[in-house]
Amino acid sequence: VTPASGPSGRTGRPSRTSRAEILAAARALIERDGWEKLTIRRLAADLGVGATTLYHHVRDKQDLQLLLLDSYLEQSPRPELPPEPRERIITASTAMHDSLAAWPWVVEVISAEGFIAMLSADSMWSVEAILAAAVDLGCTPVQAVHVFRTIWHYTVGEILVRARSARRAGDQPPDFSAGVDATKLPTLAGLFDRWQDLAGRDSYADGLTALVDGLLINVG
Amino acid sequence: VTPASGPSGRTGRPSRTSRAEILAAARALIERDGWEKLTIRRLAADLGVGATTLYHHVRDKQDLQLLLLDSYLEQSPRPELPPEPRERIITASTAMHDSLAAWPWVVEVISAEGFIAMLSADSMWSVEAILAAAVDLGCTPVQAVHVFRTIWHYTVGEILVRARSARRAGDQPPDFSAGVDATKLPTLAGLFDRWQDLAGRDSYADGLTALVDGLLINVG
DNA sequence: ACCTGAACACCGTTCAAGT
DNA sequence: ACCTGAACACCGTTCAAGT
Repeated sequence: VTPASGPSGRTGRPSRTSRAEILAAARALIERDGWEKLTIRRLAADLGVGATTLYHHVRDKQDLQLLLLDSYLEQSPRPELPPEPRERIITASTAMHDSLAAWPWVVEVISAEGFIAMLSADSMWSVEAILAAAVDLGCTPVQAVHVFRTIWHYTVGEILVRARSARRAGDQPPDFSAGVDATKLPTLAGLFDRWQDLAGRDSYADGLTALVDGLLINVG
Repeated sequence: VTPASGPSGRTGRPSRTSRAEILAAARALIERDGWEKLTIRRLAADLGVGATTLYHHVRDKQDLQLLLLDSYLEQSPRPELPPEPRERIITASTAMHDSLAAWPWVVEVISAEGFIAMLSADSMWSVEAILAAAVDLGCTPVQAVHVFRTIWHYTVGEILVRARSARRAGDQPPDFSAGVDATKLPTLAGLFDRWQDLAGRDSYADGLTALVDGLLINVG
């Protein structure tokens, strides 16, 4: 994403920080103080360098965040893939989801379709697995991309909603009863005492299965 | 979301601003300078009041954003709903999607499952329509909520990805060829010259149809 | 090459005081 | 009731200068 300060550097002042050190310090900072406390200034302070020094190693804050996510994804567990293509899509998607969901702040980083293209090859195995399985099921390349993108959108959305729910847990539970007018919203009104409980459940797997089945109806 | 400075106010200094004025000014500011320029300080400057004055009318910045989204959603077009329940789900979901997609900055506001509960009744007609249609199709209440949540996650994800793609349009197109290793990622490598084009397409409707069909396979 | 402090141009929010 | 300025505690980023 940014040219690394490689070992080919020839002369001049020896560097006091490297990209690897920066990423390690960033991980430690997040671990210690939380994601929202990751700022260029704090990170530089942790490293014992001036804030502006970091701009020699990363392009900007977003670049830093992307590097961080990529290095995390690279070391995420990678499950054995089952032989059956449909199962392979489910397994790869779930692994992709679980890796991302484990880092709730991922939402601030997942930007653009281009986001995927910025990851390193080791982080993209799940993309490859889903595309390959779709092709095995008889999808054309165009259809396979559609399958992947639809799963990707669903996955990103689930993680966004999940992450925000978790973050504002300290808030009062949403007072549904206040806003819901039984005349205008009868079904919702009849449901709102159970909504709280249902909305908290992890339904990613169920939704994914339905989505994959729906996507494969007209294929193969 | 915050108690309004209602007409029941009795004595004291007459107010120079109201919530309605604040929201109107915020809309104008966004129109003029863009969403990212909406700050408490700028908004107050536009209104000709001190920045701190706004805290008498909204709880905080997030509250302001939520109020803004709600007032926008209230006035969004509301399509005629078809009689057939499956079509009704598609129509209501698409309307919900299109309303949200028209305001790309919606992503910063959609927080938590609780987000939905914070909207006013007029903004929630699509939620009601989807739930009611699912029940009409034979879903139990629990299943209907699952149908809605799954569609919601898909919709939110599509909008997140869409919004971020649009925002960073000035950036270089993601240079796929650099990162993609044909040995590790053969399917992806064989696709990357077409990926750019495919990723730009609007596939919300296709994905939604697949999702709804998948969700309804085991129902009714 | 690499690192630095100073500076620029901002933020959201609190609080004691004024009218 | 409503509004205020001052202050607190920060941000990301640029730039000219130093080693």
